[in-house]
Amino acid sequence: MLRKLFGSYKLILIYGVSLAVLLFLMRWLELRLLVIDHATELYAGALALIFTALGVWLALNLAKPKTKTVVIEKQVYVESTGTFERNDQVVEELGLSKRELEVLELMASGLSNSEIADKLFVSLNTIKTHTSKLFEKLEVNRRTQAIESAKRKGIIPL
Amino acid sequence: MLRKLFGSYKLILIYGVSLAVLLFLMRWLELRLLVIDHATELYAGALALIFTALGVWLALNLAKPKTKTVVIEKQVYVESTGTFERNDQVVEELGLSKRELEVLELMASGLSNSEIADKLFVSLNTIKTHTSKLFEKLEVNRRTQAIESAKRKGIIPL
DNA sequence: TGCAAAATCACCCGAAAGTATGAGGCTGTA
DNA sequence: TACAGCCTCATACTTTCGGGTGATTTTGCA
Repeated sequence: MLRKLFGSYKLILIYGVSLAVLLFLMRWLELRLLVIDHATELYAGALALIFTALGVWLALNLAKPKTKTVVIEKQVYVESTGTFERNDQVVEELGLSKRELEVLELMASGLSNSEIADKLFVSLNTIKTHTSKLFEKLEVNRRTQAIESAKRKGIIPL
Repeated sequence: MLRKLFGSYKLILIYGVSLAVLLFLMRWLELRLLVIDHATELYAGALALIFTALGVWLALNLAKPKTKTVVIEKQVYVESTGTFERNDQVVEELGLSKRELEVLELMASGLSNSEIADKLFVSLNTIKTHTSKLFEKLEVNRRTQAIESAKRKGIIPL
């Protein structure tokens, strides 16, 4: 029980030492106060306070800090589902726009930025902007990573 | 501060009552033990124990339970069906070397050339050479295409 | 042992990709 | 209508890629 509360012998040792020190202090107080009449109450009060504090400190600092609840939800891939269906849930959460999705798909098919630009009839700069935002939202910094991530998340087919 | 520690007035009340009871007990003990010579140590020891226990109890029951950091690592992927087995036939035909395959895999995982170089303990130039040859053999000219192609051909897992 | 393939590394150069910042136009909604 | 989000485009700059060429060292195998 004691063992369980304190967790280790080291802590018990600390407790013991603390106790010794306090008892010593107590004895000193005792000597001090013995000369004073009706000082017993004060003495006891001081003791009570000190040891209450000690108890609080012990419990707060030495008791096991009830660690708990580490929720790790990890998903794996899904493959071979025949037909692909986008995980709109994820798309929603990431805040990917329609245009960004288009760019992502073309990117995944191996096209360069300028090829994508041509295909979508917009400027290269526009595509660069899209890709940048895409990388931000997917928290990556290269197109290869973006593709990887997007496939794993079910945003684009494997 | 006190408020925060105890959480409510009710608990403070409980504390007060407990204290009163204990003081009463203390006084009783005092009367008991006063007649005994050198009983002060016992008295003080009892006090110490009682109040340490009180402190522990207080801290354990009244203080706000130490909520521990909850790490939620949420990532939603899906199960991968079956294990991947490389199509060695194709690898053979394309004449991909062992090293090239390694590079290809790392490339597919989204690493940059310099990252691959670090991981394989070779120079960036070496990786560039590998990737160049890889692109030749796969008949592509961008890493994204190489990855695409390799996956389609069963050289690397989807 | 000797040769071919593989692996290593270097240098140059141009192209592509990525970063940062700003800005104007369009659209749906509070 | 005003605001927010999206789409568009630009300029400027840095970094990474990819292509081309050449060279040395390892290594597997005949």
